[in-house]
Amino acid sequence: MLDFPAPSPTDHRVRDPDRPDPDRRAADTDSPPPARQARRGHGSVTLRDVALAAGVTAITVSRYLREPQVVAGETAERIRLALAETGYVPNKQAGGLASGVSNIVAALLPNLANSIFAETAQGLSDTLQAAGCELLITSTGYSLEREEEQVRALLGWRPGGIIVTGRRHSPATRALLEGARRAGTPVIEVWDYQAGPTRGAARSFTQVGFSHEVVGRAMADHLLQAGHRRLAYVDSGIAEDYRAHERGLAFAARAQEAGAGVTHLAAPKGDPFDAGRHMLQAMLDAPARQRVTAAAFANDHLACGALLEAGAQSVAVPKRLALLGFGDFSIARQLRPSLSSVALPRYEIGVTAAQALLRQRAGDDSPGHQALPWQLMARQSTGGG
Amino acid sequence: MLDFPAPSPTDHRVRDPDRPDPDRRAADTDSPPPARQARRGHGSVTLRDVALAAGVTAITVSRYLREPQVVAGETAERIRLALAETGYVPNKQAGGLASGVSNIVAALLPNLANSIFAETAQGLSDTLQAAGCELLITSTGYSLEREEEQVRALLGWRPGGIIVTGRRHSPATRALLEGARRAGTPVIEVWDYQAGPTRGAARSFTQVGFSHEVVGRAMADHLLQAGHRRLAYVDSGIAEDYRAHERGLAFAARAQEAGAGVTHLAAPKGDPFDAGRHMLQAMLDAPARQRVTAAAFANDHLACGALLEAGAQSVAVPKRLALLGFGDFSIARQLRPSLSSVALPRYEIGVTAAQALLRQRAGDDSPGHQALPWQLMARQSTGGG
DNA sequence: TTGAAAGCGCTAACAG
DNA sequence: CTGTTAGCGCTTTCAA
Repeated sequence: MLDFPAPSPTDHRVRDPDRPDPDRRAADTDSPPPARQARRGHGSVTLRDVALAAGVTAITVSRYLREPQVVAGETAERIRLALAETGYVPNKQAGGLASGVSNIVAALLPNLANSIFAETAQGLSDTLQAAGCELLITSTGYSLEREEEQVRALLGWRPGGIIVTGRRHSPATRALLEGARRAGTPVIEVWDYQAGPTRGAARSFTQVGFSHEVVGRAMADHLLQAGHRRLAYVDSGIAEDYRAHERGLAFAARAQEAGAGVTHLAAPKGDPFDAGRHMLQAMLDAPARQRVTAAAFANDHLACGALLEAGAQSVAVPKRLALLGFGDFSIARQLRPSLSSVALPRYEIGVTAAQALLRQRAGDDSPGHQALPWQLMARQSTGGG
Repeated sequence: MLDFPAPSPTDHRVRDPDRPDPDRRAADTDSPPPARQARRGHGSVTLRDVALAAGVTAITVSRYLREPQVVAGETAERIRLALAETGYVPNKQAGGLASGVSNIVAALLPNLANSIFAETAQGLSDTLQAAGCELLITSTGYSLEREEEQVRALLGWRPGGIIVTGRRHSPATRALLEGARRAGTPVIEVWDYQAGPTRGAARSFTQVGFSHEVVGRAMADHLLQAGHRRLAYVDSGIAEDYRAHERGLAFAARAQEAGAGVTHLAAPKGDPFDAGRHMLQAMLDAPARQRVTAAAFANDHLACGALLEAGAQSVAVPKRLALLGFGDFSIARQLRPSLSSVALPRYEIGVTAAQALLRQRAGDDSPGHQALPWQLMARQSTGGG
């Protein structure tokens, strides 16, 4: 970080000739003035510079910036001018250090490129920016170790709030987050909505999302209601995506409750469309007694791959095989047959989490958990629409 | 921002009983001790607390944290213990203020949800995180006014580098960025690679991207080489996306050079697949003498919409109408006919920009411009693959 | 309505 | 190898 000079058109820097001279200060004491090299500023325009140009002191400029109505009209006018003249940009590090308040919000998401989390990031960004907050964002790659490391680093900025993904964290992460929350920093968990990390435990932090267990069951229900008795759940290739696994487990549990057969498959890594194509092939190639009539997928890309491959191989969808996605990406309703899927509040999770955070920052200490609505979109690939 | 207590399991806060008492300090002078209320800390564990627990002074702990090899083995051991005991988390605001160096990198992108910029964000994040930097990200919504506002706000954090999108900025933004750069802060422009904002002008900041003019011409060339003489360019619905417009202008210029006819169309706002479908319809409905035989699109979503609508209406692609996208989203090669498109270094732009920034931060003051490779993927929709 | 003094938590500079 | 001193640029507290 280097400081920068005034960006004003005329670019005449206002330097303070009165800046206290450390040697002179030292002379106030009884000891002889040591010939120390004074530390100089980092070169940027400071409040003092503006104050000097306006003929007031720094604190008055500071006040004008924070509560303009307290400053007298004529003084305010001079400060306004000085501000423009010097091109002052307030140093937020100094401000945060002095006041103990920062407008930085830290967000940890598994991935920024994935359209699911990208839209959440957009929702966070839109809402926080409107409230004058800045977004410090990291991607954990679904790793709890990286999450821990990043939480630790981000806390160094003393953020005004923290947003993490999901309810599962390492013990150390949990301790750090709990410490932060005890000290009054809002902590929000997004993309999940369920009692604590272990079944039955209470919620630790504010949750904004939905229950993957409930969605998983609903996905099974949808296929069961269409009369299917031999189901498959195709999990994503990401081993650490516990939410996809939870949906799969709930899906299987519901199917078994209903006396239907369930196969659990795991998609290979790599391009998810290709993985979906591959999984369709695998289901077609399965021995007759393992053959399924309906498959649910961990995401729409996998499901679309399967749908396209089915088209290429003239496998009748949903007649021979019904397909159900998750995420309702915009491609889902464009294909023929159209893909049934679960529409998610991707963007809304970001907006709602940011709002909850801002509310808590403003002093509201209600838990603020929010179960957000999702919707199973029944389309042609499962015999609907 | 509120500070947080030690997150150590035992959570025994180490508070400094020796913390200098301001009243006692005042007593050193000749004036009578004023009964001022001392300002208290913000409640977090500080370097002093750790130092006290380790039986050293703050500066030694600070040194241990920054250059451990300078500290004696036995002292280091005690500090290590004290660090763990207190659960110290360094205050980066204080550190940045004191040292004038910050590991924050600010990035301004038009949009975080758009898969193009989302992947760039991921590239930035991956590379900067590996280098110990933090990413402060904002979305401008393609607005130069918002960009200006955000640059101003972000500079308040005295970032170690700034990444902006494109080479067009408001004059005030430009002045701010130039001030920052003069002071040694790297400024990188991504997603463009062209001489200055006005034709012929020199580049102002380091550019990492590609020339949209060259790509636009290449898109026209591809269609011309396939024998098309009546072309269309379908621009995006985003009025402020000057890069899409530049591609369109270059596309038209190249077509006209070759004596071919060109129509410029603008897609409506809203779902880009639907917009693409709508534009296909518009082209089919055009009067015979305006009928085109090939269309290039501002992005793959528009092109896919058109491709799917063509399929639905049994319009032969590429026989009756060739279609060419931009972006090479993964769906492009999945559809039948597969969509020709321009593959872009979406992720690489982020990685390369971050590397350039880190290099400049480390003192390399070469311009560091980087033209990144793109590739026209000739597939079935234009008679290839 | 404005100012003086002190301090936020840390690091640079120098001394030992 | 460790400590002392001063100061980064701002805000809080109190006084006028």
